[in-house]
Amino acid sequence: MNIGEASAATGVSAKMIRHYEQTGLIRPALRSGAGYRVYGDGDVHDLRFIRRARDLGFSTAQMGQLMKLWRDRSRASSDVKAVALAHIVELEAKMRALQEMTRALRHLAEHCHGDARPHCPIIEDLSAAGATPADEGRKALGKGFEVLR
Amino acid sequence: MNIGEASAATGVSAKMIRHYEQTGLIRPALRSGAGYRVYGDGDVHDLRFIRRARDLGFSTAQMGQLMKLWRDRSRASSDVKAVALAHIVELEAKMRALQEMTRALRHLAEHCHGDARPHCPIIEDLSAAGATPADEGRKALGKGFEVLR
DNA sequence: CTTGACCTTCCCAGCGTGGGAAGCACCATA
DNA sequence: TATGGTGCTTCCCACGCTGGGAAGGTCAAG
Repeated sequence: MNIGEASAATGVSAKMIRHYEQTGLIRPALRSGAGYRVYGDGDVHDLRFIRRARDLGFSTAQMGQLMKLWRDRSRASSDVKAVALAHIVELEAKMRALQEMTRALRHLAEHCHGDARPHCPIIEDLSAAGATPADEGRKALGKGFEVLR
Repeated sequence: MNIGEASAATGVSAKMIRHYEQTGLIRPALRSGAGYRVYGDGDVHDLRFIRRARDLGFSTAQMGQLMKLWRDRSRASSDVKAVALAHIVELEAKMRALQEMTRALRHLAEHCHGDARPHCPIIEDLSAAGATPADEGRKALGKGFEVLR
């Protein structure tokens, strides 16, 4: 199987497959005589695993952990659960941050007439903000949020 | 006012202030004889505006729009509201995506014993994923999510 | 054999933010 | 006044994830 076929079969772009290989998340693929990467069923399985984990918002680092646990047949399910729970905690923190932002924004929008006149509480709130607002949300959305692209 | 003082007064790091200047979000600061950036009340106001908008999760592009509207005293409040509402829609899409991820993950975690044995539905789900799962979440979390760092 | 689709590697971009180096400017205290 | 510490300047690099694109080799079908 070519990288293109593997990509089509797993939903992971060829670009990303090469990237994952280069960063060590997956083993280097076998090569054909011409240097083409060759994938087998096992590799496709790995890529689907990655794809699914990515869909669940895991970071590459977390995917690495999960892959390792996956391959380790003597793993303790508590180890896997720990990774998952840690991730849930992260996701929840991000959601809370987003919720707070939405809440604030919706509140402002509700009080904005949205007509042709210039008066607008949204702009006013932004420009009249206190000295150093706590930055509640954004900091909770720490590293690993990019993953969700 | 120095860049350091402006930073302390607004909660925007000196690094980011230079960055915003370089990328055109704010006007180039005046310079002292020695080449130091010099900030006045107006600049501080601008930076606080940015800071606040950033806290609300606006992207730099959106902040640019808002700054423009802010400066335009003849703006229509509907324009501002449009930007805000568009952003709310984005935030909500992202929240939904995160919620879906959390839901799925929590479901899996609930069924994992979390003991010393290797059997674990989380790992099994990841490895048994269908051919090309719809990638519901992640794609909704499109561009502009990084902003939320 | 030509053509088009596919593969290879390599570099560059973006988002927002921070780290750090090298070198100059400034201020307070000894 | 000399000196040190702090703060400023510019410039480059990194993260995480993803895509774009160039230059060149390969393969299968017409």
